[in-house]
Amino acid sequence: MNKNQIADVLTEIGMLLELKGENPFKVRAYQTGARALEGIEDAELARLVAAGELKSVKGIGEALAQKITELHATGRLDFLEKLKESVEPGLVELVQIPGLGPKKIRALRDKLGISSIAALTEACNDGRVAELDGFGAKTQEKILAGIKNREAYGRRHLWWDAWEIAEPIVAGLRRLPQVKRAEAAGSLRRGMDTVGDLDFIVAASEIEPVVDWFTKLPGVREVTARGETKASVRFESGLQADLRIVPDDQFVFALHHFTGSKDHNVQMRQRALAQGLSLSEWGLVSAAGEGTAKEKAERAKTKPGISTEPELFAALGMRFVPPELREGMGEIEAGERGDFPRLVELGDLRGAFHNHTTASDGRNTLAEMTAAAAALGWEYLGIADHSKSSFQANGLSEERLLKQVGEIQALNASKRHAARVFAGVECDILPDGRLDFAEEILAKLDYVVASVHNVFSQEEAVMTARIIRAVEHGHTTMLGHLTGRLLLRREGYRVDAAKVIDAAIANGVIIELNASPWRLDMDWRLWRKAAEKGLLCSINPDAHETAGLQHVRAGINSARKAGLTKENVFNTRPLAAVENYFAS
DNA sequence: GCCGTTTTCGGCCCGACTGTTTTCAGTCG
Repeated sequence: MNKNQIADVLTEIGMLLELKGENPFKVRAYQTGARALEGIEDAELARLVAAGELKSVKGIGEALAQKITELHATGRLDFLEKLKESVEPGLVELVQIPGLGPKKIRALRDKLGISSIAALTEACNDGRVAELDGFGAKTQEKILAGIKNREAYGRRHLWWDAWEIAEPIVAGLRRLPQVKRAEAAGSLRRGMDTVGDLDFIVAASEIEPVVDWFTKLPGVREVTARGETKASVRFESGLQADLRIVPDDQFVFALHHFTGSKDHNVQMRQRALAQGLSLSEWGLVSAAGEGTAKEKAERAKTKPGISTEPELFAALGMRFVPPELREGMGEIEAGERGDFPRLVELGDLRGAFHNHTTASDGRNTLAEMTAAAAALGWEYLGIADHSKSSFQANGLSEERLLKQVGEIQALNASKRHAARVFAGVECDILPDGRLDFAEEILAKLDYVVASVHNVFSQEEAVMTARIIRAVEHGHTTMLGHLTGRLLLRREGYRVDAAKVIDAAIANGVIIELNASPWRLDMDWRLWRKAAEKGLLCSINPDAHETAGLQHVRAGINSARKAGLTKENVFNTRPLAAVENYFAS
């Protein structure tokens, strides 16, 4: 196991001990142990383990050193297995309900014998929860609302999670000898921020072997359907996936149909009808004559010469509409005029800002993050660790921030990595709109990301004024996550986005498109108009570990859905241009 | 469970908010 995987295990142990009501300081020891581990590099960890010197790391003592050594060597830990057995699995689920922490969960467990969401729902409905000491009617209501939200949200999945499952499946399908073409369709292909289920469209010469392969994928919990041309499975994560197998000459129509969106398809069919044609998942045929679209398509054996999506759109007198734009929000008209700009692509990015290191709450060191950025072929990497008020995230004091600036300068001077590092900060916007650091500190940085991290419950007008004040601060380079939302988990704080966008443009401040798969904030629906007005975007991964840098891919999806071009996105600029921008 | 120019026990990280209370515990970031 590597250091981050081991740190995950220690964190899990901490959580389980907390649920058991263990000494809170013991719980914390596991959390600090995890943090300490993240602060060293993998090669160093291997050396310390081999030399038996783990205890020399502050925060790691006898007990943790032994556990880390076992995990490093074998990838498993007896202690954890036994601990898991001693905690009812249902309790772990309860932690995910907002408002429920270890103490309340233990009270529910000890006094009402509740150890599952089902039992908790029942107890809330009976009013038994409100009668407990320390609980009340409002708590009970909040718990019920939390459970409901969880159910509603539970039907969808983050784009990133769905993509990580779908990507190897598409690759695997393409490798099968019977498969001619394979694509993932649906909201995944459209790059939506959340995805309901997966749709795979396959053109294949034979059906059985493909369905067999699909239904036996690792992680499949159950096969929910298995027919002549279609199979459905549900994965362990709850994600459902449909496989549709069609003859090769129908592939493009099926792909287009199942990519959607529904609104896009309705408009496309209307457009076809206006030209005397009928478009369906089966083909594009003359609208005249008897029978269903499928029957007509079979009779006509599909319009010849259409085997790709660009050809399909061309047959309707349009330019190819990129999947991300197919939301029925004006792309049909735009495709008709043929005036699509070239949308920004992953390969256009030359670096990224807003990344964390072990100096605050990141899990990889400055050197590791820089090496990872260079490995991605990036020209530069912006470091923006938390500021002092974000105590929970180990925010940097003035001294620690300036020390980091020195380390960054030294790293750049050493030319150890191909990527140039910019010294920044993710500076808290205080409740009154002031920034967390004084001007003379901020002046020593290359750039400043200003973000809200506390007092989320302010009235919209107060929050809007607070953020605008930060935007008007002379040292603010860009605004972090505009609404603070966490997809499928939490609504953002209330803020008048239009006013903030206008203020950002007026003050020459960039707004970030936070590319963390949980955030994708500011939302793509707001970006289109904002960019037209002249707002500059930075696609920021908000990476807390080296792997997190890759999240820019999710940000690119949102940027493309918004119709953004390379010119709209700051971090497509070459190094020299970025240096100039920060210098001016 | 960790740590110690407090050395083998007694401390160990902040601040706001909420809902429960009548002075505070639990949760969250």
